[in-house]
Amino acid sequence: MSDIVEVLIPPLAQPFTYELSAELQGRNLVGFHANVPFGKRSALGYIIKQCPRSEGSIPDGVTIKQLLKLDGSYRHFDPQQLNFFEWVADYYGDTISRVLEVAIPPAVPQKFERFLSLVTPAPTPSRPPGKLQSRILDLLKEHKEALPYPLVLRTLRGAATAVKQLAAAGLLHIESREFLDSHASPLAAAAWAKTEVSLNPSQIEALRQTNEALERSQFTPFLLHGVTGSGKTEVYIEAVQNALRQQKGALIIVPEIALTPQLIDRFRARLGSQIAVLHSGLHKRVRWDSWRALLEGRNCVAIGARSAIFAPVPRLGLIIVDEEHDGSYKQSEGLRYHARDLALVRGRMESCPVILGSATPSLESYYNAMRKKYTYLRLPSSHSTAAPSQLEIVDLNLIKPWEMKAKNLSPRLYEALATTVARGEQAFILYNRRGFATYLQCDRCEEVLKCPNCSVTLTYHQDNNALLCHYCSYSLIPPHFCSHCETGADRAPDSTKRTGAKAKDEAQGIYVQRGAGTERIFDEIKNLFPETPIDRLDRDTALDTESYRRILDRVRSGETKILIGTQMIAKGHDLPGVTLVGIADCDVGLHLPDFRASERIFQLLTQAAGRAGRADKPGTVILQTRVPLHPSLLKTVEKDYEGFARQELRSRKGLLYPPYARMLRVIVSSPERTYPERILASFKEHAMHATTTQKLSVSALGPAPAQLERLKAQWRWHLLFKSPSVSALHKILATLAALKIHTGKVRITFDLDPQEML
DNA sequence: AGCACGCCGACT
DNA sequence: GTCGGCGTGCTC
Repeated sequence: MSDIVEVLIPPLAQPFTYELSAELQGRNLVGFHANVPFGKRSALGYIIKQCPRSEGSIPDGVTIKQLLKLDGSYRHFDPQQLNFFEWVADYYGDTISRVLEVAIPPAVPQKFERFLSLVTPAPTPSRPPGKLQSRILDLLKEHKEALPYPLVLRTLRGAATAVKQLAAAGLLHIESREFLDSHASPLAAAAWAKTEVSLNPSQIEALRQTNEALERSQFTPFLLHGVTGSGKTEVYIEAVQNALRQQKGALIIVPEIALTPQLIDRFRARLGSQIAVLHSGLHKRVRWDSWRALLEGRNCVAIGARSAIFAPVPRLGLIIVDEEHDGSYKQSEGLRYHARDLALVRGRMESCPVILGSATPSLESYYNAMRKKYTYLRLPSSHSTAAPSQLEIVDLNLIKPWEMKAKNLSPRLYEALATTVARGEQAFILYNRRGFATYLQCDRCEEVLKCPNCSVTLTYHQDNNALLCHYCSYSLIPPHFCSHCETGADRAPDSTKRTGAKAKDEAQGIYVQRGAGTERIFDEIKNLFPETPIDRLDRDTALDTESYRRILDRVRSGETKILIGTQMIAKGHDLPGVTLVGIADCDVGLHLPDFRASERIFQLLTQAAGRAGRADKPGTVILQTRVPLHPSLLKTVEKDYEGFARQELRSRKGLLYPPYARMLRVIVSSPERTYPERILASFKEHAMHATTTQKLSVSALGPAPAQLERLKAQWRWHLLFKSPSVSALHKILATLAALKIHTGKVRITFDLDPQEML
């Protein structure tokens, strides 16, 4: 009996059935990409099911077509992964099709290259090989495997003729083979050094516990709580080695920003070249080759950002999520999955331990650890030799404007910078906002320049003399005079004074800069320390990994003495200890209408503070603020994570926010101003109806205009559901998704476990 | 998602 | 009179 297959053509939700052509019969093709005839065209799809043709297996009233050819000769996923993909689709109320889209890297056409190998046994050469010829032969002997011709040419300059001669003499074999990314530098694999590391008792205890779960192949979640420098990475590496010793694979997830060449080198140095690196920012070929290396079992350790949670690690025995509290684990567009949450799901499905590591655990994870759902592992600081860093608050309310050294620099921070620089040490200044000025405002009518597409102000960037929208990238050349004054002059507070003014420029206000950004702070410090090498690290200066690396290299080499930056300087792994960390304004982001604002500030400040101090020198941290009594700030200064968590959990419990409730956020956007509210109002009605008939414990908040009511020229409203049970939220989601909205101009987004509320 | 079919407005 | 707008429906 011939086989039929079900093919999923992203982004279409339902699968289509095809019959296998005679040549393709007899193979299991689940996981392959296929080019199928589809209407009047052809389409690419994934084969997700294969079964013998039988009565019920073909849908009524359709004549099935033949699947003629596969796209490429490689499987794109392991059939066993489908369980996980299905789970993810169900959980987030999305389709498997969309899961496959984000999970599987796009295939890259195979690349062929000429490979050189030794002919064995080596025939006796008619005459002794020349100097270059011998070096070619030696290189090949050294590596045992065939080497790509271009690589040999790069290693030994001018070897082309010598290669030809060797081949003609029958000593060398040249053949065309598929070129994989791992072939690009087989020489680097040799640099695998086995370093002896001594572990402290807490690390040993953490490893003992994780290893036990590993050996039993049992799903066990761990929360590894340890401050910066407590040796979490050592625990990860040792744990992975334990997995490898048991012939098991491992998966390491790190925040996007941490996935630097330095981090990868660190893992490679200890675990060898068997690591596949998955990174959407990488070249397509590298990404696809890494994926394939895992599928084919050539590599069994994967390291990558968010989307690596889908990696086809063979015999998966261990999952590690570093900096588990990091917000970048939640995808904020499309399939809104959370890689840390999925790590736990996958760990359960594959029966393996999952290690969540952080210096400032998310309250969700900490809560689970306190309730003994996770095994709590604490790593104390191992920098016991150095004095702990000193944290000070500078209350900006107590300083008169004329006492400030610069608009954003208190005398205390200035003095600390001066001594640090004088000692030849380094300082970081954190200011978590890009640009030069937050917005421009007319001095006459007080009009603020806003983005025409979004409900935010335009940020002034001095570097490129532009007003920029940070959400839609709208840009404008900064005007000098207010054009609003002409029409709205009656609103000007001092219009009476100016009545009678005839000249146009007198009737118009002048724009003044309000608020600051990293560019501005850079300027202020540069003016005060004109001789000191200063640099800036933010999304505008670190446009790509290359410029990011260059900036960090200058810090590491000691060339840069003061580095000013956004949260990038707090979150960037692999940053050296400096002796002074100044937080120019702790209050940025504090007043956002988001229940996680306090938690984020605490995490950011604690991480930034953790950058101060090296093993040999204690560090100083200076926090400038206008809210000196804010709990996030006080607990940061007291270095009291537990205290902060207790306080914050208490307030979350009172308001029924996570981890005490689950949330579903429904966002509706439309170019039509009135649509979102109307649709959400009807959604709420339907949801409340479902709540009563199905006896669900769900409460609804809203609908309300989103914080960013306008975004990219769309009007946005949202509706929030809270419930102690996630399955109740699933029912609401399904109910609402089933309502067919017959307007083409709206976009409806369901966000389960939302992280951002903007 | 494409691509076709189909029914109403302004204009080479 | 056509060209073309996007609503609706279908693709194994």
